[in-house]
Amino acid sequence: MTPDEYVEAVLELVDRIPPGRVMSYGAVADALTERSGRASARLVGAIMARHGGGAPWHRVVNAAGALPPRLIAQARARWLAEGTPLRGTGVDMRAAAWWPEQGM
DNA sequence: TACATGACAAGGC
DNA sequence: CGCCTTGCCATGT
Repeated sequence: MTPDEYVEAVLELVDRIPPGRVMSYGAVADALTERSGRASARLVGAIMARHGGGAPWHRVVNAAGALPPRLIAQARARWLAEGTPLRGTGVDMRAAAWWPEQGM
């Protein structure tokens, strides 16, 4: 799998996350590992940083349900607009976490 | 080759 | 909640 295809696989998966739900970086990495063999949360983060612009990036959060300070304002607005379950400053992972098998 | 850097994660305190 | 240490893996010096 070439790097470009890998990037595409990440973005494709992110695109399938339903509104109001989220996946953690680690979950994206795990789901992709079953398909492409290699992944890591850091790698997914790096890809989102470079190529996340055209995808629903606010549906990918860290394990705590949060995002870095630079993105939190935009993300909160979109979470509210989609009715994403929130808790404190971030997403309620217990209620909002999504996995490809279940939500389709 | 070696080291530093990230939209990260898990475990200890 | 927080902070710190390890482990992780592609990218860039």
